[in-house]
Amino acid sequence: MRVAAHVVEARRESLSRLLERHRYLSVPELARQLGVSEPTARRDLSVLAGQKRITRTHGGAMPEIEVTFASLRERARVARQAKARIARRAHGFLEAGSCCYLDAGTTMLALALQLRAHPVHGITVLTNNLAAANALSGSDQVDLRLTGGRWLSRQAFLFGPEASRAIDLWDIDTAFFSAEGMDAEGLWNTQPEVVEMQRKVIAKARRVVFCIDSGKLGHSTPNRLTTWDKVQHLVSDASPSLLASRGIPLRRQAILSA
Amino acid sequence: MRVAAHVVEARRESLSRLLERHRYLSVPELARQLGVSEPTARRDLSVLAGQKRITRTHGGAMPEIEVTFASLRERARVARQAKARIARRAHGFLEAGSCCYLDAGTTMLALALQLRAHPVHGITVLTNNLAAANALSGSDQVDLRLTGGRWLSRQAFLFGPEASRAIDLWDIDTAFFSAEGMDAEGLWNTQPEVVEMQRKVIAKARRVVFCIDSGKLGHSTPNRLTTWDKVQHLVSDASPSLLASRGIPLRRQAILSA
DNA sequence: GCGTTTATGATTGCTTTCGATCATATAACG
DNA sequence: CGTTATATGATCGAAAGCAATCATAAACGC
Repeated sequence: MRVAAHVVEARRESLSRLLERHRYLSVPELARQLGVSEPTARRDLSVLAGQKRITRTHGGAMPEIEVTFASLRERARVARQAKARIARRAHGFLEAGSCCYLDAGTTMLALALQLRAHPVHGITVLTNNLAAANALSGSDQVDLRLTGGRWLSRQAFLFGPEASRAIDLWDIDTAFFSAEGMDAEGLWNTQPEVVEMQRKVIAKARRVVFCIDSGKLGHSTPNRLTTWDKVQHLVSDASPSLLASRGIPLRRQAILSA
Repeated sequence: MRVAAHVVEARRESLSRLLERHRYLSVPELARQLGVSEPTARRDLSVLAGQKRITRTHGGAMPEIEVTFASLRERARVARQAKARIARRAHGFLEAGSCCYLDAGTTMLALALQLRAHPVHGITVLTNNLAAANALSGSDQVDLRLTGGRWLSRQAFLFGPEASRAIDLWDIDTAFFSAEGMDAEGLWNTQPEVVEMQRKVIAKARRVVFCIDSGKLGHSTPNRLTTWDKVQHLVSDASPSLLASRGIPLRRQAILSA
């Protein structure tokens, strides 16, 4: 019999969360936990797999990306595919032997996962992003460095005098950033702590690459972290013409479409 | 036909690494990548699964659950239950409102998991152990701080001037340590970097708690990290009488049996 | 070197999983 | 309130995965 739409959606949500918690569940187990028949569980899985929110396997399923960080889980869901595409394009900026900075946020996590899947020899990655660090911690091709500091679990990043000092100490060739919003005036974030840190890195880095999905276009928040003149490259799923029409003052060559 | 033993071992190693990279692979895919038939791939999987190095699923396999850090995976296997028991007992030393230091190693990971399962209100945890940090990163009861520094993936800990400075900066009420060996003379570790860091913390901490399973009793390695007079408490699955018979010069009250 | 051991690939029968189809009951909609 | 749309569970044939067996050829032990 038919069931209310919100019930179905809620069940799929909890299915998704179940998978993130257990990393893998079989179809019978899943059906049992959700209180539905196996065919229904299969259908749910098929829908979620179609949305690329999970990965199907024979006899079960697993989460699409590994987000063990609760505060990132929500954010990792929005614009998932755009972020993955952006990460694939941004990967080209990762040069062998260089030192890169990875910002906080799920887009940067996507980039870290991309780097894990396609290692770049002799690269150094400095980050305050624990999830990204986690992803890269197993790679012996990557020289991984953490900024240290206090873990702000809400914002999911490391912050404090330790973190700042790490920025002072290390050379940064290419700095990768995300942001919560972008408009004609520049790039924006909500949290002042995040912005403070980002500004410091931008001042230090030889090259600044912003990775932002189109959903953030035209969105501004309390703190501007930089104006566009400091930005060498923008990787986005928004087309150059769309960006131009919204007043983003970047040369066409500086924009990489994902 | 038969194949040299080292070839088999190498293939299983690379199978294990393949799974870590891809997080999941089907049997046919695995067989293709390894250049063997499906039955052989299945046999390899069965062996690795028997060693708890991977997790089998229907039609494929994935890396062993819970330990996402490759270098810890091996070590997490030995004395698993002893470590869990030790962690449960050591949990009693975690005081509300105090600042604790968690050392590198799988025993400390076990303690972190214990803390995650049974949160202690208003506790601050400082660590150079990324796996432990990972475990605690979601808890809003724990004020988590990382030392920062370079990630030594082999030893699975953060090291460098950043890390040392973090020790200088923060007060430490209780420091929890593991070690590779203990005997009548004191506690031992192989890596000089690890020892350097541990000594620094011991000098700073108000209270020092060592958590060591009995398998490490009587084992000494190149670097002594401390003598017993600096140690306030030892948590171990070895009985006090056994420890005494091996010449461990600790008062009975300082030993907590797990 | 020679005999033994054993890792491998092919084959076979069995089990599990999957996708499609279908009747049904209930939510959604006018 | 009546009609339509659709989510569900059951069933069934097809496909895939698996464990076991077996012949073989190469590595290992003496």
